[in-house]
Amino acid sequence: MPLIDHLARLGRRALDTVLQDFPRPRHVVALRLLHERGPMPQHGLGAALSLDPSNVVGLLNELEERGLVERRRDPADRRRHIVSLSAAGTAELTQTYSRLGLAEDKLFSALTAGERATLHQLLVRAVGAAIPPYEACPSDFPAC
Amino acid sequence: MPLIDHLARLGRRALDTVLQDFPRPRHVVALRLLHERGPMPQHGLGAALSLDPSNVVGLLNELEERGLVERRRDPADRRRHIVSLSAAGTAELTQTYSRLGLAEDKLFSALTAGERATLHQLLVRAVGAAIPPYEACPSDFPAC
DNA sequence: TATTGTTATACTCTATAACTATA
DNA sequence: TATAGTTATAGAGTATAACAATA
Repeated sequence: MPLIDHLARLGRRALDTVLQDFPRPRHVVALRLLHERGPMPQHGLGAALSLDPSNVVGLLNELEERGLVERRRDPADRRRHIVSLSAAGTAELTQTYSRLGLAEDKLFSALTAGERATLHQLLVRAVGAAIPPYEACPSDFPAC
Repeated sequence: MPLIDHLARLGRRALDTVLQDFPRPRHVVALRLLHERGPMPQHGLGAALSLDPSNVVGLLNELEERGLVERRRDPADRRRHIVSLSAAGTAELTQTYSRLGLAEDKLFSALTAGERATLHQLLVRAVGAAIPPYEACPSDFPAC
């Protein structure tokens, strides 16, 4: 666990050399999650990111300003905002990932392509299971 | 890379439920590095942790107050502080790791024991290679 | 009364710049 | 002049508490 913390720090520092002011790493993390899991309410996003609801607001503001995500009131529960990735958000995500390639190559220079694939797969499964299950998905957003 | 960032965040939150005010995750990361690499000057530690030298000062102060690390002037270059793990530091590290066990089990609940071992090994190699090589080790600290 | 999202605020973590001492 | 460590300070990131709207 300290190992992951350490590697994440090294990775973020490497990202700073590739990414400018936007997107920040947390933006990419959020976009990636929305891309993998589909639309979800804000509190679901916060739980999945282990991010305080008050911080989710600012994070989504920054993404929504740029048209990368959309917030819509859930008609079934008008307290909720359903957050979904826009087409521009998907494009931004893929473009960012392509830029990330260089930094990732340096960070994982010790691993073969096959080992990186194994690592990636293990991480996907770990994250997927560590994220709290999300229920109570509104009927018109089956992708949740 | 966003995946690692995400997992690291989940891990830190999980750690907060296990660790009290001390040690913080970065303390554990630093102790682990010193344990694996042996004594090194502060700037080497900062480079390996991708941490600014000014932050290294405070981090080491907190560790030194508790007797977990020692700072000694390098006789070969009196500007340098050689940082080494104390016996208490090693004990603290192992004790902390044992406490981490519970949180780690939850975080990696989706992985088998063998998969966790594979993941750990891949992470160790990735971190080891991503850390800048450290040269100019003083002769009386061969463990560098 | 409980929950979702929001705002305001404080606290932690990290980065930048200037300083001291050694080289 | 350059480097190692330190200090002071500012900025980014995150958490806590109180509030409005809805259930």
